Amino acid sequence: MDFQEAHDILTNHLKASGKHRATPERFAILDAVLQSQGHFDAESLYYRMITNGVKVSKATVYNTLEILQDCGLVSKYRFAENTSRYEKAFGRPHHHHMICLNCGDIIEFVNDKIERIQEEACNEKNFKVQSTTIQIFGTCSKCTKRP
Amino acid sequence: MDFQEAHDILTNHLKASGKHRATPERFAILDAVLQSQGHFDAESLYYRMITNGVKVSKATVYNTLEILQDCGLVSKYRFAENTSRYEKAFGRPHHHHMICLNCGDIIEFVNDKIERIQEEACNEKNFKVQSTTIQIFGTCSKCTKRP
DNA sequence: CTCGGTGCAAATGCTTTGCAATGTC
DNA sequence: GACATTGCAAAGCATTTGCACCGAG
Repeated sequence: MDFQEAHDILTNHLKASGKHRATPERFAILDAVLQSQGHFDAESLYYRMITNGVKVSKATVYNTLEILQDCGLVSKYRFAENTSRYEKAFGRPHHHHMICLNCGDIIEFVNDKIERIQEEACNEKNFKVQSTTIQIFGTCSKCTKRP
Repeated sequence: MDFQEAHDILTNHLKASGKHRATPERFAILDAVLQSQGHFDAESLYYRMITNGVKVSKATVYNTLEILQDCGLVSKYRFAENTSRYEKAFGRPHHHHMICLNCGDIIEFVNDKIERIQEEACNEKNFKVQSTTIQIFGTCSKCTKRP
């Protein structure tokens, strides 16, 4: 994980937008995201930062996650619950999710064939893709074994 | 659209559950859903019913939409916004959505190949599928033409 | 007659907002 | 300096809940 490269992406994005400023909070939040594993929500990222002695407000966390999403450093998902989940997208292949409705486990999977078919379908309809999400809800193998 | 058949599905589902009762409100909500076109949210379904002189509470609408989802008569989605969207699923093929980030238009599409590949991917991971959602975000052809 | 369901209204919890203070550019 | 950004705390808003009454089985 190359922090410097991620910082550069954010810096360029902020500059390119014309009226965004490079604040320490934004880079601190990016760092916290880069250190994260798997999926997290805004709240827990906030608490992790506070616990680590980084000063931020929740409002800034939400705001910055939005910006990080805009420049592709973070992906945002909404699974079953009422909370948005995020994950770092930097240095990771595009993937999708199987969500176990029993234990809440999230299994990631990559599939090039689907990717290609989606593209075809969009070309057919002259739809210009920006991002795609596939969510498969069901029961994971662990939960199928032990009821 | 066969109302009777849908009613039967609901009746059986309620009976099968063992402790759900067949109340007039539940069937009234099912009827309102069957009369709907495209996607709607709980609020607008509620207001449509009230306007038509059907007496229900919002709580019951939410509760019943959950039940209708359980028996496959309704599908629930969460697109970009903060509101859950529903659509009737009775007598409709399984399909997915392209969401235009510009005008909010939702384009439905069906693709058997994707369906099959998803199944394969799940078999590989011993994941028992219950439902799948594909969401493609981007710009529709209309919006691409006129900026 | 029993207990699940209904309808309010109030509560919940995630997310956004208003505003004064702050710090980039 | 100008004005975007921050940090609170308060507001918003979709959804859920608590509770007394109602009615299906």
